[in-house]
Amino acid sequence: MSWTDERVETLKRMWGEGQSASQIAKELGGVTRNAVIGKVHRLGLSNRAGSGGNAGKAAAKEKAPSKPATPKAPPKAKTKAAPASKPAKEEPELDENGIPISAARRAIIPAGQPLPPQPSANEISPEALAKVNEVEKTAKKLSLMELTEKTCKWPVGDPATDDFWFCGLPVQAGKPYCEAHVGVAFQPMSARRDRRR
DNA sequence: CCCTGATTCGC
DNA sequence: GCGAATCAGG
Repeated sequence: MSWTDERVETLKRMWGEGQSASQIAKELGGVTRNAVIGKVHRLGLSNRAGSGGNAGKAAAKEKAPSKPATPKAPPKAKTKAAPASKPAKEEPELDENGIPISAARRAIIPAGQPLPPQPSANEISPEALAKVNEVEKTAKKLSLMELTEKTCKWPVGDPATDDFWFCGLPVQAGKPYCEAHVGVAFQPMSARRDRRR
């Protein structure tokens, strides 16, 4: 497999969406996550936050025996001839006042005591909610006893009814929830600042 | 042990 | 340019 224009495009899109390298590799097929990461770096879009120029932790660490200098110069200057076609995002994109949110509402407002971090009174970013909605469709729907240390423990539905289950998707390193639920569980305080202005 | 991304270096 | 091996870490 080679990095065709289309594959690179998919790579960029998914990486931009915050997908992990392994997920992207799986999606593309024929490549390993290493290949994806390597490509990502070569494309010059290693850091997703892009703050200042350092690539975070690993970059700061230096353990190489003989590595005098590591000049970095990714001056990519690719002028695209595509003015209007940009947003290739055909996601449902749920509005904060949309209809499909009801499902998420149920999810974040369990009713027992083993509740997860109750988002309480604050509002969750529409993006995060949309993500949760999508996740619920692909959730493993595990029972309490099926949960392990690497299954998302986000409860969905009413514990008092049959329609209750735990997400069960792969947890994000360390956290008790999957990517999507971590998103609604741990909202950066800066992120939940006023919306709509 | 599962996973994550980062870096190195032979190809 | 590519990506396996390796590293560093959650």
